[in-house]
Amino acid sequence: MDVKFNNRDPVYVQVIRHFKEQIATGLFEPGQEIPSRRELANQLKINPNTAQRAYKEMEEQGLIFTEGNLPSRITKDEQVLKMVREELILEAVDAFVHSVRSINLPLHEALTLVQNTYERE
Amino acid sequence: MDVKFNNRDPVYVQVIRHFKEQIATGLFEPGQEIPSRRELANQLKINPNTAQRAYKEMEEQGLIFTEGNLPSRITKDEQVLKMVREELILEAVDAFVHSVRSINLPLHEALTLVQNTYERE
DNA sequence: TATACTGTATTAAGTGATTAATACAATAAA
DNA sequence: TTTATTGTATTAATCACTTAATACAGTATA
Repeated sequence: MDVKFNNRDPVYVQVIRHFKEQIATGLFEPGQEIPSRRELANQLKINPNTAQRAYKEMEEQGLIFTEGNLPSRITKDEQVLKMVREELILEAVDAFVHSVRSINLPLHEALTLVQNTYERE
Repeated sequence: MDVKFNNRDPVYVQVIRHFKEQIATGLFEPGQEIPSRRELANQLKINPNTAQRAYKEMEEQGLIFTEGNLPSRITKDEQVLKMVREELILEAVDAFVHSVRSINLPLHEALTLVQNTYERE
């Protein structure tokens, strides 16, 4: 568990983003335990309340669930896990296409640039 | 002059972004007059100080210049104008490639999705 | 000349989001 | 039965951004 933070977005948003990327990549098993709020806060050097904020939102979104005072877990609903990946993809593509349009960058140039950038390193 | 604001980013940042997109698209002549702070504020329904904040940063970045108390103008340095476009392109491509990598999306899938999304509408 | 524009600067207040401090109840384990 | 760890809730403090209220000097225009 390691996240590099930027200063633009709220920390709790970046934490959620990180979990979603892990889910989208299939690094979490359905039902898998995740670190406690305090443990995550320690690992990432953030405030426990910030971790709680992130987990609370993830729970509201159905990404994780909590039974009693047991450690929270990744949802067992594989449909939800699948949707996370598709949402991230959709967001990335939409944002890129929007940018490309806003500056009148021809499609083939955009595609070429993506390809070249992707391939180097 | 028409900007649709989101609630995530500071207004003055979005104003700068808008001007950069105009420049990148070639909608501004080098040396062209731009609206006064007060006029822009009226058009966009924002506070004059917010407009001033945006212009001040653009001036610091060399995008616009001001002589005496005359209306500010787009820089005459065409090299700078060219760089604006390239920076926006670079940012967009980098962000997209980064997203694609973070979720292990195969390159050809990414390219196909961009193409399809671009073509519809 | 007077009026209405420019740009610029200072200071203060307000607002919402974010983070922080702290406490409490429940459960598991030593 | 303690002790430590869990999740949760409440309240306070902090911070960036925005807005606001003015003021001043220079310039164009009526």
